[in-house]
Amino acid sequence: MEVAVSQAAVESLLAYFGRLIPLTKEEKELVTSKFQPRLFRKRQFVLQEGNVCTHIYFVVRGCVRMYKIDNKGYTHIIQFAAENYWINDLGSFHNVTPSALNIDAIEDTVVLQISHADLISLYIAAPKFDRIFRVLIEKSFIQLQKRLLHNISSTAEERYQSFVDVYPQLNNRLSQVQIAAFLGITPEFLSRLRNRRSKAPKPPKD
Amino acid sequence: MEVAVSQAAVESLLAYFGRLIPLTKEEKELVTSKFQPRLFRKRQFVLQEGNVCTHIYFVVRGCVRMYKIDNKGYTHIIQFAAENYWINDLGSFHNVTPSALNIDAIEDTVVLQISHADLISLYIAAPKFDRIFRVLIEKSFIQLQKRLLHNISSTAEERYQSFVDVYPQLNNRLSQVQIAAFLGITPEFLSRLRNRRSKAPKPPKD
DNA sequence: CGTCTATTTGAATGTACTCAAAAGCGGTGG
DNA sequence: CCACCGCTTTTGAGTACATTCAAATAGACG
Repeated sequence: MEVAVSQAAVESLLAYFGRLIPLTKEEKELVTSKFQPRLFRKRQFVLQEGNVCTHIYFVVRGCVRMYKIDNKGYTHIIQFAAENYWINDLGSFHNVTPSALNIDAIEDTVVLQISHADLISLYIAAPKFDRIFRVLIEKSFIQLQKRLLHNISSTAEERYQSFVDVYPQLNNRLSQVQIAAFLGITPEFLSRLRNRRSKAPKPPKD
Repeated sequence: MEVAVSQAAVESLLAYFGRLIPLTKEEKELVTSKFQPRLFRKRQFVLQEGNVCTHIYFVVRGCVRMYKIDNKGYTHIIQFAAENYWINDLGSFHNVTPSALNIDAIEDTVVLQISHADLISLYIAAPKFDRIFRVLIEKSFIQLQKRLLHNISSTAEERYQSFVDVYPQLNNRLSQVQIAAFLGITPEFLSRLRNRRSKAPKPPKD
């Protein structure tokens, strides 16, 4: 039932776009023709350090992460992308340069992918997508700015609380190691934070 | 000599755009008519918390900062903008909602500003600017992502070193308090970092 | 020269990390 | 059904990084 799966995947992307700006029948067909469904198995690379990021990916089902491995071998997660999120290394994609980042699947993941060339041709065929993608990146920018602000102004505990508030689903779905690598703290310390929260909401001084 | 000053201001913006994509004479005139020069004196607000960010600003001369004041009264600087940088609260500007951020001048500053309505009309009159501003925001996004990554993966010392490398001019121009508020550390600690660097490049163990 | 602000320095404290060991938790095979 | 393996999480003790608060010093400006 490959066809059925693909159909369902595209439907979710069409619905996603429709929530931003209503699409005409022609535009929907354009989306269907330009985006290709693809399955990544758990632990499979979507993008590997040193390669050019050739596609933009829309996650239909599952979850991926984008991360950097520093010179000490530690993993730092820049972004998770679960259902209805986009992922791609914009710098590598646009400048067609090798990426310093990795993207891989945390769960079996179905994406819709579009290549650089197909994206350009999509813009030309339907300029509306020019605006759609501008709005998307603006939203991403605003989100990222909020996260940075939070990062320079809050303790690890506040950052974790904020993560739980903003992504309650992910908190259950991801291992502690992943979340710690996203927050920029050690897994051990995250464990302590969690236990602190559950055990002593506000201990009076006896 | 108001006219001369304005003329010089616009020239620097035209040169800036020209470095991205060559402009026709008509497009240059469009820029000249849509962007207005404006002087902000040192300490003057460009945007104040609670107000809508109504313009995008291009800094011709001087330096401004965008920051948030947290609930404990501490200042956290999201971005500096000196010559040939843009500043604006994108979220507030696009959604026409009150901003949680402040922008003010660190030095006497000359900007070129464009209103939301004029920006839209610029896009309509010359679609090329659609692409120009998309590229600009993409670059900003990439920069911001790098900074976030650096923030979650580096010590204060490494972050300061990176700041000095990326913005060598600003390091001399800004007070220690401002730089500390940008890096997310205390001014006292930045003082110690600086002295450490200059005094003991690598002290051997006796 | 005096005032105001910015920077430096010191001592004590708190936040988060490191390293190591123990405990929990599926799976898988005997 | 139990025993063992590999992986994640928890816990402990010691340490390093960064903050707080206070006081001293240094610059900037009228």
